[in-house]
Amino acid sequence: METIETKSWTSDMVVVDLERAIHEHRLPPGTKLGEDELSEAYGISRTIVRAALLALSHRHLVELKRNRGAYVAQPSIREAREVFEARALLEPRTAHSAALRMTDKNLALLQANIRDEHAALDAGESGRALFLSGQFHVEIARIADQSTIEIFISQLISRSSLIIALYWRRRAALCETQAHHALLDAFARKDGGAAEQLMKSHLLDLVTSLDLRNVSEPPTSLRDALNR
Amino acid sequence: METIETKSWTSDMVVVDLERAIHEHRLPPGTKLGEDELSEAYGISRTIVRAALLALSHRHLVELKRNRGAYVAQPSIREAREVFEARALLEPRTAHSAALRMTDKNLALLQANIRDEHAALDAGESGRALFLSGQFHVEIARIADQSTIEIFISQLISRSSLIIALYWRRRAALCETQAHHALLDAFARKDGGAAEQLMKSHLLDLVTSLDLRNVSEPPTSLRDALNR
DNA sequence: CAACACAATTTTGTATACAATATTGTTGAT
DNA sequence: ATCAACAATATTGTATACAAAATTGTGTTG
Repeated sequence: METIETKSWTSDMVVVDLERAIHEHRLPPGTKLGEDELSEAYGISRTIVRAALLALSHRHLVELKRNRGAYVAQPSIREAREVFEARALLEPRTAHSAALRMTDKNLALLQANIRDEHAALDAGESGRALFLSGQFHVEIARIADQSTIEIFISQLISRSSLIIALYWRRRAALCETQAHHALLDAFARKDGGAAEQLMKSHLLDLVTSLDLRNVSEPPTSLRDALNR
Repeated sequence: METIETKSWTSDMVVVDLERAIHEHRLPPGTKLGEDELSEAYGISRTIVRAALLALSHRHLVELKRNRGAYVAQPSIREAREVFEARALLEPRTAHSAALRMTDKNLALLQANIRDEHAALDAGESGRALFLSGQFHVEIARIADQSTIEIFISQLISRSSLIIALYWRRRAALCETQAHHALLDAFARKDGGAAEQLMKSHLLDLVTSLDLRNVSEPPTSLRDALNR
């Protein structure tokens, strides 16, 4: 990390910055986020860092261990299943609403997103591609004009990124954009039912591309998994 | 508020305490939560109070205005609609799952909840009754064994309490327990479909008992609604 | 007396100092 | 050499001091 002195970072800005770094797998699950380290990196006091870490813990992206520090969260298999069950409840119907409200401008936004994701993949920036892939889902909630649900979905998407980091099986990344293309078509036709159905199976596809068998919980973080 | 010196309050404890006070309408929407005031009331430093207020703001129960302080949130009509739309997506299917997993022990828990709510109503403790009524919904999510969804629902329930404080129309409080009784029956029969349907109409009932007409946004908080 | 400017006060925002706790390192006895 | 006890170090938890901002109060001027 590098110190950027040009502007002073607010707590919210740090949250966004860290959330994106986590989402793009630049900060893998289990990474320790020391307060001094961060405060020096951003050129701010620990007070602000602390507020940011607290916010991230409320979004389940960071785990705070009392007197032990903050770590990038490592969702359990259990939690992974729950996250996708929640997405299954929220996203299909939200996609339905979005389809009915779709405008040319919003359609163009989604198209641009897919284009950028392709570009990122071609440039080898897989982290950025993953982030954009998630943004596609958030954008749909925004188009559905449901900010409360949008916030929930945004949280679930970020957590999904951690889940992917831990449990991804397939290497085929294009299945993603394929599904997004199909959704785009349904949106273009303002076909709510189709969008809902496509989103449902897209999410199902995602889960099945994960390795969520109960065996072999990855003890990524050293002693933590052994001692207690 | 009174200072309690017997034990030192942690941030989490303060969050729970304030959340419950808000949920029970002891702290109505718009109430200013001054940091000094709270730190003195709980006998802790502003640092802890600040962390608690930050947590509550992330749950949308408290609104933080920069350099102006913390206030118990006043959900807009727009936000109120969104909250119940989110509940409509989450709760019916969750009730379905809960019904299928229902055990005698859990059934007894729900029964006790309804009983306590009745008792609270008879004792004139309408705030406590409202809290218990919300807990009924949270308990269902817990029984469904979906902690992620449970957290979402718990948030939405708390916010619903604020919405009720602002927009409640009917005075009939027993419609509530009536619906809960019906749900209990479905749970006892492990009838998922019925539970899902009952929850759906229960939520619809709740919304229609609110006054969410766009006219007359209540300018409860003085100058705030006028100046900016 | 109304309106404005400016001072005083209050309240929040941030940094830092210190305390508490956990971790690591060292010494010494067996 | 192994282990335990204890010291040293590092990191987080909390309180407080100070800075910044907003609010309130006061007085001057027209």
